[in-house]
Amino acid sequence: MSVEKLIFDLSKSVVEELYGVDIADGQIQINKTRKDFDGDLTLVVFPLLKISKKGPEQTAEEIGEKIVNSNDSIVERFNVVKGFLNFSVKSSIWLKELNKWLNEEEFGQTKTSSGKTIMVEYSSPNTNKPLHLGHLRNNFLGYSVSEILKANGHHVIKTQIINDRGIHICKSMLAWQLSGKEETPESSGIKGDHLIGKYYVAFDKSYKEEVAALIESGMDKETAEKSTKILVQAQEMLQKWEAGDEEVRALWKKMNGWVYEGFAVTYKNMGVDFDSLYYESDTYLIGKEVVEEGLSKGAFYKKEDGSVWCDLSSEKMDDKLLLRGDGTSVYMTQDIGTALLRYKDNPSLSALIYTVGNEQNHHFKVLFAILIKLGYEWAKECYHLSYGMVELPKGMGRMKSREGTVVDADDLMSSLTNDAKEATLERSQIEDLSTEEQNELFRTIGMGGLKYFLLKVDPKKKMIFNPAESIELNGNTGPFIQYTFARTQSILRSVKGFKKEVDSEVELFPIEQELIIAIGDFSATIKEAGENYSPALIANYVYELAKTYNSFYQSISIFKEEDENKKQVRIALSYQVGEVIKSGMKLLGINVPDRM
RNA sequence: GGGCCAGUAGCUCAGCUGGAUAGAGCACCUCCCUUCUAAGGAGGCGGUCAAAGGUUCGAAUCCUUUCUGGCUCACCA
Repeated sequence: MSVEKLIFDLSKSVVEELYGVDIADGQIQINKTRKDFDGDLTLVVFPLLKISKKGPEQTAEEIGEKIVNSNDSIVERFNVVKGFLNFSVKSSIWLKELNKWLNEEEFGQTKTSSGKTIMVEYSSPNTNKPLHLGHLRNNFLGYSVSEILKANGHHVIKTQIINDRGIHICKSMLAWQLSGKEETPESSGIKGDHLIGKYYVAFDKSYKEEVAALIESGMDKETAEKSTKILVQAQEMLQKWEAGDEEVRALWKKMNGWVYEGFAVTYKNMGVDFDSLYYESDTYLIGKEVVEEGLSKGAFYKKEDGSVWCDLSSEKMDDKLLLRGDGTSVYMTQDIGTALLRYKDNPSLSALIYTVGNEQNHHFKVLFAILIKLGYEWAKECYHLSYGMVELPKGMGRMKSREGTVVDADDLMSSLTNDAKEATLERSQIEDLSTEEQNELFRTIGMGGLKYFLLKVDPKKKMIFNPAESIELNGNTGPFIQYTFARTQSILRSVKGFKKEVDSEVELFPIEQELIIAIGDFSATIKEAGENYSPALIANYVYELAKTYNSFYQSISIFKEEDENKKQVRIALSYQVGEVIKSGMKLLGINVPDRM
């Protein structure tokens, strides 16, 4: 039982005894005591005034008095400030908790299985361009949420939908053909996904030139945008693809292959992975079938031109197109197919989480509504993990792949690793590490900084990333936390014969007690992060813990302490803080170095 | 125009289902390495929580209105 629960139960029974009434759990409100006041936990007495029929101070005094008198082995002393009753819990209680934690495997995590299998989709790139900054937030978020759900006892399947077909890839294919250069990753030395991206940009350039020329010759803008030769050619290519034209399919396979090779390298550097993959080229046909089926069941309707629609007026939304007049599918069609296939592959799925930017909020609302309409009850367990865009600072404009104004994922990762290298060589003494170990360290720090930066902000909110300022090393950053971990390990290296057992009767400094309390919050934080799909909660928690540890570290000497029992407590605290930082950071997908 | 989301220090962000004097980091200014990692610590400066009403013992938090910004409402993906 946690200390908080202990105090909760104690308060409740004392209040009931004191005023002779049964009270609901909701009326007992236990908070952590604010730092400016003496105490560890606080009972808010305002809700109890109706029962006590006395003023706040007097009520608090009465309760405090009775608790301390009858339970002085738990609560040492109390004080009252207005309607707040602050308890100071005996240090021995906290130290006993610490002893429990020291010997707990996977401290803070849920060890018993929930029996639930949750599928988490993230990344889901188009295959016509390399990954960029926005994908980084998406991937780190999806990966981290997966880890957090596992820590809450769920079984997780990480997946993605690869948008491998459509007009976008045809544009790259066409531009590549038209260039006549037969460039390959090998011949050009360009990473596969970047090579395809290059031709996507090339397409857009030609397209814009052609549009401009048409407008110049007197055509209006709208017509010009639809009638360029190059766009028509791309559309023809798409039709050939759908018809299964061998030549187009072969080119498509070849160029997608290059992209996958490139992605594999990027994912490896990012430290993310997937348990299963879905390809749009496989699922869009299933979607079409389902729509036809829905049409025959009367869930959808057909317009005169042959297009198929879903009536969503009952959901107060506009009708949604599902098949074009010519029978071809739209984005929504494919998503319906993908969802169905996933549940078919995993009938025991308890939830399906889509990690997709908030620009698609409406899309997912519609998708889930349509699935319900088709009679799939499981759609109620589908959840759109919607996150805010990553924006560049004012004046730098928006990121647009077509215009080449994106922050490329590969470039960013390598430049941050390089920054980490410079910073590390400047301050650390790591000459005795091998070159390999050093490079690994630079990577750990650079990636740690990047991941922490992108994950510490509430996923729902948009965030601003300034690539020019790069990643900070001081303050609320990944490297700060990594550094704190390295400190704890440095302590442990100097200790021989560390025992995971401390004397529970030693006296504690306030900062030590604060540290124990902070460690104890880990479990609740994991739970909350799981319920809210929010790595940010973990990030903020680990940061607070690291700060508290650093304050402790700086103000109290460990090895100069003559009292062996006190020294053991401080070493144990260092150990346990290290453990929590390590596993907390792991939930964020961030590694921590023993030295830096 | 309809819908959704956001607005907290110069900048980037925390503030849980309403609770004490609104917190961090960066930047700026002081101090602290004859102690275990100074990528650190201690302190200072900095706020009309977008605005106005309302709900109540109590509001950054809940409700209403207004202002500002973003996204979205495609036979695009």
